[in-house]
Amino acid sequence: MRTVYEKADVVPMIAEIFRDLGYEGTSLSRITERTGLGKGSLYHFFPGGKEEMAATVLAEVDGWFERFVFEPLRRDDPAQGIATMWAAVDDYFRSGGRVCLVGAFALDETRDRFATAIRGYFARWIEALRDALVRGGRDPADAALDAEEVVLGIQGALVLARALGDPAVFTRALDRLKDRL
Amino acid sequence: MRTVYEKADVVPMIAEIFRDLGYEGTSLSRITERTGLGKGSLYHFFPGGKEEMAATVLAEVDGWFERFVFEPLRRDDPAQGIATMWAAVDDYFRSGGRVCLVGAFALDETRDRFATAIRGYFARWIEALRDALVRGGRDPADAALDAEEVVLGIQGALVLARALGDPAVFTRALDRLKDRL
DNA sequence: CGTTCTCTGTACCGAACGGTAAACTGAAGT
DNA sequence: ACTTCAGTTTACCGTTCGGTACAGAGAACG
Repeated sequence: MRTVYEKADVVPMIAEIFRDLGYEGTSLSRITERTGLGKGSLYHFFPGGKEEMAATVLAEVDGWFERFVFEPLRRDDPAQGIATMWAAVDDYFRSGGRVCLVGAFALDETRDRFATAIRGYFARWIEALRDALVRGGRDPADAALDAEEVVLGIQGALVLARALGDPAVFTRALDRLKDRL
Repeated sequence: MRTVYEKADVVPMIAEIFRDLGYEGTSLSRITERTGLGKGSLYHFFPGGKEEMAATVLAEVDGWFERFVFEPLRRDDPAQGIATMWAAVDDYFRSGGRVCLVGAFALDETRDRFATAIRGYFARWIEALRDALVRGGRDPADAALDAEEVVLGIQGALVLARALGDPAVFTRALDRLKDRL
């Protein structure tokens, strides 16, 4: 029996592993056991090894947010774009049951390895949200602070929800942030 | 030449390593090179190995917050206790230049290993702050949400400050939270 | 059929991992 | 002086790490 994968099937599985275990906690053997792929296949898809796997995963996460969060914020009318963002965020983070890969990578020395990808993700999120708020009539200086506060609040809510083992913390925080905008 | 340490000198050094590298990223060899202690000394102080080192470090961080944040919140008059908290937090996290060990441990599977310590740290913080707010006259239901929001906001600010490489994010967030209470 | 190309399985490498054992050093206690 | 004991040093253990090499499987195409 021989199961054949394509790279596109593999990336989300690996993403979930990095999300659960962090960069250093993720070993090739954990990846092989959770994906069913041998090292040969893994290195066929990712010649750069573990670092390329993580970089690809980061790019995929970034792509998802770009398409379902940042772009709607830029393109749609402000209220609509922001509503899309709330729904997408709640969905993506499974209402607090899932953690942010990019945020997790940011906390330890893994950040240095992927600094530009990590910075870019958050910077574009904040910028897109700020611009939407400004287009919606908010004072530019306030909008910048509000956007920062929303993104930071989401990250903090994920940390706290997981620390307390209580996803409801995330839902509550999201509601509060929603009300404030 | 023979340098002799006491355990009390060693714990803060190890704490800083775990903070920088995370649990999985911290190896005994990194600890020996950054502390100057050989494995023998390390295992003399911590017979339980790496896990006991991390547990000790968590307990020390918890002790610090208990003494300089949670206790003042419970003991002092509310406004004073909260003021002490802001100063201690800003000081401890080096105005955004340092990350929260407990929050970092919470994000990956390391949380499972130290679940009760991690949950306890955040639960006691939120509880102490909530009670101080109630004693200060805030409606109990609002106080609970506000306390949660403050602790979560601090964690999020640390994540975002480090992700963007900009400690000012932390300072700004702290000011905002301060104003809101 | 034969070739080509993508993907897989397995065996292997040196290095680093967490951890152990035991001999040693030096100061304090008697 | 002799013991005791906290702390150090060094060598070593088995395992796992990330990474490599390479033969083989199987569909696609001529």
